[in-house]
Amino acid sequence: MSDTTETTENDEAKNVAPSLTVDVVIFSLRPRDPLQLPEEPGAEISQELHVLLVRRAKEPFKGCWALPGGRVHPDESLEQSAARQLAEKTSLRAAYLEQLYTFGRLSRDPRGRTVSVVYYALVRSDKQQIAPGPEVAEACWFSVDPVPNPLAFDHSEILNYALWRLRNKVKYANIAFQFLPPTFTLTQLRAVYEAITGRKEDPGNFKRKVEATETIVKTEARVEGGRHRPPSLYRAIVQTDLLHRGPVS
Amino acid sequence: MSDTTETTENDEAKNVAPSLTVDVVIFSLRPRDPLQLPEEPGAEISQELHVLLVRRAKEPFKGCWALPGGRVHPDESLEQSAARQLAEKTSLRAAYLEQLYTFGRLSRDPRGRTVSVVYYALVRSDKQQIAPGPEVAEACWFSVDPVPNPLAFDHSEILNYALWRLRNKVKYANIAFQFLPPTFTLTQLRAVYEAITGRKEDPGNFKRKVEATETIVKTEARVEGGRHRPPSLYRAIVQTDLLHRGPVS
DNA sequence: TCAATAGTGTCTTTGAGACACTATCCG
DNA sequence: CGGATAGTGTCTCAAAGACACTATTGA
Repeated sequence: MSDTTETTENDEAKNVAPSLTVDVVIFSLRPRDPLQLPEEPGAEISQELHVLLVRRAKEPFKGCWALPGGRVHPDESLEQSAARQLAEKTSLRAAYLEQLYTFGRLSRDPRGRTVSVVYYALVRSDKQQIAPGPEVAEACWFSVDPVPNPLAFDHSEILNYALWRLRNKVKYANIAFQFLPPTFTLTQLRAVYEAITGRKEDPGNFKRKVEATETIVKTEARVEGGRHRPPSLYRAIVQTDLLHRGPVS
Repeated sequence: MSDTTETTENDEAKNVAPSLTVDVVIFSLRPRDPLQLPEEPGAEISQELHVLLVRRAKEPFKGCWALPGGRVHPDESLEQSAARQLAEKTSLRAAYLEQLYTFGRLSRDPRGRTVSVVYYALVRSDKQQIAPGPEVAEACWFSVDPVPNPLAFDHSEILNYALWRLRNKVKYANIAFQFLPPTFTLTQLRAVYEAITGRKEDPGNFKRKVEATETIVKTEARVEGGRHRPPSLYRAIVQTDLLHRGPVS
């Protein structure tokens, strides 16, 4: 923001404003595709981190997979624009939405100068289906291991940065539960950590660590029906469905 | 970036692109102003964190202090734009420049929709003077304790977020030396930490901690002339004068 | 010698991880 | 009972802080 005052008027001509777009990196946990990898012997992780990509219907990069995104409308905030992109491309609601970074390299779009504010979203895929809007030829979930390649524009760089951010943030912030239903067991929460970080956690240590953060609370309910001791259900203390406002930690 | 394809053509009319600007939060360490606070007894901190503000010459917020900033030129990246703002408003070079956040609230500029990509810069003020460009009525360093208030637009919110980010980052990243000359003593480096975090550090523990990061190296030189044991001079291992490119940790 | 700051040694505390152990369900 | 998962106890190790101690200069 701020001053237009220091813009001397004689460069008005070249001052065509860059296009402003919003792209969204949409993450979800989904069952591992058994066709992809022939079930490694030691790996017991059944959920894998996935990202939603759309296939471009026009040039440039026609036919390439890309992050969903589009122009910012004049009557919506950046975050609202990201939420709209999410809603248009899928029928999913974001449990968590955070601004990632703004990409503005000169040559990132061959059509002309474009600056993109990128958000990343965590969604519960549950049993909901992707409902691609009318403009989208195709939308599909891709496992991030390995990262799909190549992508249109600089979207590979963006996706890698989003992955780095998510994997770091899940270690110190309380966001893993955003992939889960409102109530969940500690084993489910631990499985989310393990799927994102790719590292096994000790169940006992994990329980103590996450309880020490005081961000979840045990409910009275338990899961019945297993052939073992029934686990307690927990609930996150912070609200799980509101969009974050402004800069976040 | 990405698609303009999903923009159905009938909303072209309302799709006037938002103005895109870059603002810069310029931090420096400067001697405490003895007139401001009458030298608290216990406080031995002689350096204080300061931020550079410019006084607005036009409406809106005419006469108010604001962060330096302006329109992004079509032929410069966002980071180049931030560096140019810095150069135009001051004669200082940034030792460190990092993207902070992009602010896009609908009502943040009364003149119309404006989205601002905000960077923060660390500069060595040394003996260099601020050389305000021709367009700037006035530029001045303000101590951030307390934060100057009120500022134009949403710049108070931006400044507070930048402060939060800097104070966090200095704890885990190797950036404190960016406020110092190319070679510096550990006592100088510790003084930077203390000025930013507001907390005293034990000299011995601080030495071990920073040496464990292996980001600085002892030089042969020492500081002569004091009436005490001469301290070693250190040098940061990473380059101190290059602008960061792309997303950073 | 003293005053002052540089730099080291070492004890305590704290938190993370390894891992053995007990608890409670189903069949 | 056995198999499976839930949950607890406790040991070890490493990093961070408190703080006493030694080292080296100028005056």
